[in-house]
Order: sequence, then C-alpha cells, then structure tokens
Amino acid sequence: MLNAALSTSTSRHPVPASIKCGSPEPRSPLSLMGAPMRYPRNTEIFGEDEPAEYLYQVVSGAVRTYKMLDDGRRQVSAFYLPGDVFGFEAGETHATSAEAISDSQILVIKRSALMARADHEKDLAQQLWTLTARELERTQRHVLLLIKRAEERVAGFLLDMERRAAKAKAVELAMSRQDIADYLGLTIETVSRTLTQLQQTGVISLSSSRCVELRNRTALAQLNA
Amino acid sequence: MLNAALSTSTSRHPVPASIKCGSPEPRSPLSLMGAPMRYPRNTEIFGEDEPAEYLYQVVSGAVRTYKMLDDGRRQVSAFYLPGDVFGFEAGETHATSAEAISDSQILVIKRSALMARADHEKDLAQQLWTLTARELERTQRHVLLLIKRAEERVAGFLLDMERRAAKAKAVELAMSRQDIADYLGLTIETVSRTLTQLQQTGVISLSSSRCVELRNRTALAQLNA
DNA sequence: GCAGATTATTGATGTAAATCAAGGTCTTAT
DNA sequence: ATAAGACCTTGATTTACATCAATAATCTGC
Repeated sequence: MLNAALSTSTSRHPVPASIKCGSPEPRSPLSLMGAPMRYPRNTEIFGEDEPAEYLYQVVSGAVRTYKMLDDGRRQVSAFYLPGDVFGFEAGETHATSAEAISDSQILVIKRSALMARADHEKDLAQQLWTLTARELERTQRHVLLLIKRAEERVAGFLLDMERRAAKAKAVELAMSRQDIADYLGLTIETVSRTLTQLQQTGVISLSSSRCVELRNRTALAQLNA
Repeated sequence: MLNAALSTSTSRHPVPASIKCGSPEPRSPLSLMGAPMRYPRNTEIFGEDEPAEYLYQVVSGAVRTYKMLDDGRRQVSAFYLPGDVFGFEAGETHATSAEAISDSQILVIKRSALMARADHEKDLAQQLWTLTARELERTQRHVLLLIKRAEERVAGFLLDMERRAAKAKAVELAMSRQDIADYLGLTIETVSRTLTQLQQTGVISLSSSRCVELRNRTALAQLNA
C-alpha cells in the first residue's frame, strides 16, 4: 500500500496526459533502392554468422541487433530507428543477429548489387565507408557508456534516444526494460530503479513506462560527462 | 610473512627462468610509405579532438589510445602492437588521444596524400575501408568484454593479447596494470587479484608481472565464452 | 650497492548493482 | 468484462568489485 500510494499519487502520473510521445520520421541518408519488407514484432531479420546478403534501412518501427553468449546472457549491440541503416558488414557474415522490436517496415537492399555499383560510383563507395565509420563511432560511444555507473549509463542512453528520436515533447522508447538492460549491461531491476530515481529527483518524468520526458537535460548531460 | 611465503615459494616463480617473452614481429597489411618516427615511452602521439592529419603504423613498441572523462576516469580504447594501424578517423579529428606505452617506432603517413591516392586507386580505397571495418569489429569485441565479470574480462584480454602477440612461449604485456584496468573497466587491484587467482588455479603463470604464460587455454576460452 | 620513485600485490572494509522474491500494471484474446 | 500472460516496479538480501590502506617488488639514477 505504501507501494500503491507511491505509484499512483506521486511517481506514475506527474505529467499532464496531454504530453504525447512522438515517433521518429524516416530520413534518407543514402539513396537506397530496395524492396520494402514488413517484419512483425520480435521476428528475426537475420541471424548471427549468416551470410550478409543484404543491407537494411529502417522505414518505420525499431530494430535491435544482439549477440547471445554461451551461458544465455544477451548483449544488445545497437538499436536502429527510422532512417538508420544496419546489417552492413565488412566480412561475408553478420556479426550479430537482428530482430524487429516492434512491427517494422524495412528497406532491404541487395549487397552484391550495391557493391557492384560502388565499384564504379565513387560517391556511393564513400557513403558506404562513412556508414561503417559511423557505426564505429556509435560503438565507441557504447564502450564509453559501459564503463560508467548505472545512473550514468541510463542518462547517456536517454540522451542518445532523445537525440535520435523525433522532435517531440517526450521520447518514445520502442524497446523493453530487458532490451535496455541488455544494451547497458545492467539488469532490468537496476534500469527500472534508476529510471524511478531519476523521476523522483525531477530529472525525467515517465508518463508511461515507455514514454519519457527529459525535464532536466543539464543534469542528464552532467551524468553523461 | 604469509604474504612473503606465498609470493616467493608458490605463486611468483613456478616456471623455469628459461621461459622468455617474445615481442611481436612487424607485419605489413598495408603497403604504407611514411616517415618512421620515434616516440619515447609515455609521450603523446596525438590528442583527442586534434585534426587527424596522419595515419600511423606501429613498427616496434606499443601504443594505447584513450579518452579522458570529465571526472578524471580514463577509458583506454585500444592497444596497438607492431603491424597495427591506428589513428585513422572517418571525420576530420581524432576521437581519442594516443600515447606510446613503451619507446616506439612508428610509421607516420600523411592522410591527405593517402586519400588522394585512394581517390583513383580502388584497391587502396578498399584497404582503407577494411581498416575501419576491422576497427569496428575490434570495438564490438571490446563491448562484449565489458558486460562480463572481471575474471572473464581478464581471460578475454589475455587471449586477445596472445592471438596478436608474437608466437612465443609466453605473452609479453607491454602495458601496466593501470592500462589494463582502464581498458577493461576495472581497478588495478581487481586486475591484479584476478591474475593472481588465475595463477593459483593453474590457468596462467606469471614469470614476471609483465610476462604471462597461458597454461590452460581451454579454461581461458571457457571464461571468454 | 643504495635511495627514491614507480608499479604491483595483498588485506580489510564499503558499496553499487545483482539476485531473489513478490506484487502491480498493461495487453491481448476469449 | 475477465482471465492469462507479458512487462514493469519495488523490497530484502547477497555479492562482486571498488575503495582505502599498507607492504612488496621492480626500476632508475647516483
């Protein structure tokens, strides 16, 4: 009952119901001709160690890539939102598996066709190289998150999501607490507690568990330093 | 004295003094024309956010790249051994700082010259792209290490060093415990204790603090799984 | 060889996050 | 509407690692 009191009166609904979450708008960093495909929630897009025949661009929805460890732990490598390109490997096989987090529309581009074109179109070759470089930068930021304390990891994650998400009053989190935990190297309990704590200190506000409003960006940025 | 007894009689010198550490031999993955430069131990090669004018290849010695966080923590991003190429950025500035771990000879190649050549030499462009992709894979393996327990991180680190080092009976660690700790997101004490423990269980043997013999690769691989 | 500095190890204690456990809330289907 | 299941939160306890502190080994120059 202390529990119920806390959750209904103070923590869970401190924001007007009018605040809506926005979904990101598709962007087009690369002029990609490809087949639009639909992937229902939780379906596999490709598997680890499968030949990397295609390159993917999210049109709508969200995607997670991950690796499974032998003992069942899962490391989520990245989240991809509308506009993002993923599945582009240097080698012949995928380094991770990919799944749709929610029902997603995804542009699927044949790798061989792309590479053939890149062979004589320098601009395209350059764009593909840039894609790899961006992915490297993203992964380096991920490393930087993983050496920090739980609160700092969550803060960094929220800022990243906000930066990449549609400009809206609040950030829609497409992924579950488990997904976030596996991305940040934490447990769902720690993620949940940390979010609650950030809410209690007024840094964020959760209108629902998947919709976060960043109320004090300065504080978050400080945690992310 | 328990201390002294332990360290002198059982743990510290269980291997014949004859076991020598090997240093890696220079390899040449890229035919790089560049100026050979000498960097004394602990000198800076480039700084974070500096314009990335050069690409570097280690000839001898060892290099660490790292980022400093606002509160003084240091994240070591990577170690580079003879043959390795580093400092190649997609953007115009370096994402990390780089320092020589030991006195090092390093080939320094002008980026603008390289890029100009790559513009009409497709093979070279391809090699440069591959470099970025390799770095990405390396960083992804680093992420995978950081979500694991201390013992697993150290095991993974040792296996990586062994794989990259010269074929020799034992692996020479060019870097300090602090460097290793900052790479693995641990403290020097935890790194030290973990190594001691691996030695006590017969998985490795330390002829000196910088020279490790992997006695049970299977056990290490299991930890690294 | 010895003094001082640097680096590494070890021990005692503290703490952030994991684990274990129980409810609560939201979603979906009947 | 209600039941079943997935997802999320919260509390109690444990634990892996950090921190604090001291000593030991190794390196460097005199």
